[in-house]
Amino acid sequence: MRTGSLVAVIDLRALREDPERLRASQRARGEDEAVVDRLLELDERRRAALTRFEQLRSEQKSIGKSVSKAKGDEREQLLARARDLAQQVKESESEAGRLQEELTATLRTVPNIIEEGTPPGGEQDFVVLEHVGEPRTFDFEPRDHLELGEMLGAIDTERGAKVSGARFYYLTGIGAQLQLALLNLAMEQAIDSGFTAMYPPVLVKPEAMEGTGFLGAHSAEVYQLPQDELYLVGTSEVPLAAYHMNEIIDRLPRRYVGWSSCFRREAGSYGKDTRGIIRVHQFDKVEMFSYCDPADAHEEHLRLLAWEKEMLAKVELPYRVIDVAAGDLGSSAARKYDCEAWVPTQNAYRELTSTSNCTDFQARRLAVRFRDEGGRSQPVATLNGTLATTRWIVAILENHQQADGSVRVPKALQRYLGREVIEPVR
RNA sequence: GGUGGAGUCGCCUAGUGGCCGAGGGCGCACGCCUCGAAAGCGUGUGAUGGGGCAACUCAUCCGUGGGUUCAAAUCCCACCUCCACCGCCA
Repeated sequence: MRTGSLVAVIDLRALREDPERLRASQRARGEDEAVVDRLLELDERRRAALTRFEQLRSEQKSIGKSVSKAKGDEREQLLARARDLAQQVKESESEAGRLQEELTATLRTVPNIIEEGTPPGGEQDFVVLEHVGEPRTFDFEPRDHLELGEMLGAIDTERGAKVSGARFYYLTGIGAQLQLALLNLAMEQAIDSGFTAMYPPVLVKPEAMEGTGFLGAHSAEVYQLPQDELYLVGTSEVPLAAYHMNEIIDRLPRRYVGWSSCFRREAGSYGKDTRGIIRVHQFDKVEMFSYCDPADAHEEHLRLLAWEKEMLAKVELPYRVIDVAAGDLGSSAARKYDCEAWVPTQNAYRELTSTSNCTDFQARRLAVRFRDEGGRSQPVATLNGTLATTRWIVAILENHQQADGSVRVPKALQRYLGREVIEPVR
């Protein structure tokens, strides 16, 4: 039995010292508060069982040593005692193991403790931090992204559905080029900011999925390949976080920028955003991912947000930044900022980027550590900031459209597309 | 997909049931020596959890998970990964 590594999932020592912190976090998220008491009780019972096991095991070892030296009657007596002890060791071991499992299972249901200052409440309770740019006023009736995409020969959802089903699409011609341009622009910006470029696997093992917190409440969102015990990732956050799984990192921070396809089942979103490519099963994403000292995590989070804002400025979109409320965070995030761009035909702001501070939540599950000044290994903090190209294409087409259906290309993208305007093909 | 080989404390390696509480070498750290360095010599050298102000101490970890046994790095079973060859194939 592994008595050590099993329960590092949350900081139990901190929980024992200050259970109120978790209780307050659960309250702000609208989650179960009583789980705190169950955890404390289970932890205590587990510790007692573990102590008993360790004592018995210690005795068993010392008897075992005598057995090998003893002869005749003495040996027989020792063997009898050893047999008895072996039975007890087995029992106490399975008892400790059982409690360990129960504790781990309970811990898995508990989301990360929110950062101080996170607005309490649910999806509607976000706080707007700032507005950047003005939503444009049109002197003509703006077309939505799908109509534009079809006029420009950029998006083909009909054939996407023919070949793969609902919520699938083709990016065609200039649409595919626009996607590549966005990916390149984002990758280049991140690389220039010191990130290491990564092309990660998108099929991962259960422990990678589990460790990043995607097999909890939202496991229905995940495509599974049971024959091979693999999962398709919904974000490259998963392989980037698991990259340093079971490692002690020698220097921090580590910054990676990954480009990958992402896959989501979109279970439970029937009827939501069915038109166009706002909500789809497969899309490409650039993901910034940082491993850092937990003491620097808040600063790093603001840096990721700043990099996302820089990208938004480059494509010349009006947007707002929101501080996502506790109940809408997802299990691994302690705090999350979204940048939402104005989508004219929806008369609404829609998420284009999202950055989360996961503190040590993922690092504990994945055993990613660093050495603190005292030389002790501690879990790192992980943060991510993400940019999905489909949403960006929607916002760019709609915001930069002109009366004749053509679309102005933002300056930063012109060198990739080789033109200043995308003209309709029909 | 098939056959064979291998996985031991950063790296290499010893280890075929109790003397393994894992030995040796390299590397690394510290000390001695030196004007300084190299060489040489000596000491130390992982992870996780628990107990102690502390020196220290207890348990767990030899790819992973089971099993046999009073006792497993060592025996048995399954799996994973890597290497080699064969087959098939974008």
